[in-house]
Amino acid sequence: MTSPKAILIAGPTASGKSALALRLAERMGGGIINADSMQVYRDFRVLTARPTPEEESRAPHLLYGHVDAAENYSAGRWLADASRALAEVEQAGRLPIFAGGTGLYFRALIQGLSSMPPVLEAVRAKVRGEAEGVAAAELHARLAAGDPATAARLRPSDRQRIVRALEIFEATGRPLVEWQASPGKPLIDPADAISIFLSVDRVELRARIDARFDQMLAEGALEEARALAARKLDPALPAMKAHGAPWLMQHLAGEISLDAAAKEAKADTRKYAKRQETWFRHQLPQFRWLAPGEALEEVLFRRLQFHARGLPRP
RNA sequence: AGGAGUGUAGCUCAAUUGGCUAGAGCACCGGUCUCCAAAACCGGGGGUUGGGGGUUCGAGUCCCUCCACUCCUG
Repeated sequence: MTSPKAILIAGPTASGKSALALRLAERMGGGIINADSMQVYRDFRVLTARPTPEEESRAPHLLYGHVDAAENYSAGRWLADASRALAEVEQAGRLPIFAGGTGLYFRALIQGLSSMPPVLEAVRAKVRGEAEGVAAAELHARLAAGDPATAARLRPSDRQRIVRALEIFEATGRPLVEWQASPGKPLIDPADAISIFLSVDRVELRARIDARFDQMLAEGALEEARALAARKLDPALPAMKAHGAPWLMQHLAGEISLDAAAKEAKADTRKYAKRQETWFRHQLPQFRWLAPGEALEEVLFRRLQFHARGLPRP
């Protein structure tokens, strides 16, 4: 590549993405842009392992905690936000460093999302209301009646995607697969970026996840859950599904012990880490799998320095 | 030591009066993925039913014996 225009740091949860991004940003004059679907929520800092105010002060951090938990954030909204954040970092003359664990966001970043009209809240509410209490297979049959092409690509058990397809069909009169056929506009060309996936041994990663959740509890994760529970938001909102949140709220309601909640939270996080690996391995093979550590930092730093001086790669 | 009870997958448990290839949840492993993605969904490997012997066409199930663990009594 020519001079890299951005660094993309992905990896499973608890692999050290944020720390690496921060050190690179400090040394290179970078601006960090969040690519994590949960760290966008204001209500959780500890529970989503968002950088601390002290860490945020050491380099520009964008798209962290800028969304209220009551909102239905999405990959589409993130991409729009990321577009503005990228321009902001570039205008400041800084190197954009995207860091996060959400595979879909990274894919949107480097492949774009098909253009699709936003579904009006009224339509969304109507479709959801009609779907309530109805079996997924029945919803799939309803979809097949009007939009057989999309229905054929969805499992009858995949309620979430079926409802999404129903929404789009209801709102636009066109099948979801037709909209998806239009090419997306990438924000970043992967050829102009250094894309790495921090790879940590399973056993080691599990230990890190466990230790980190205990640390979160020590730093006030329970208080964050208490505050969110007090807002009595719709449990179906994305933010309400942050790892640990449902279990901690159950504990606060007196339904389970704190130990049990912690155990479940860790289990959820562990399963998620596995799904992240599967996603990047198959969906985004352009990411290079590398072990975190000082060696990696030095390699990246030196490579970037040479580019910055316009010298050939060593 | 005597009495009673329990041994089934890594864990917790199922399995009709003895009757199809001993099942399920969790765990573990793998996969799908275009606007809820920390989501939603799909698949897989795993057992000498504590060991051995016996009865029976057929035993996780009944009988004998040994082993392990638990409880009670001394």
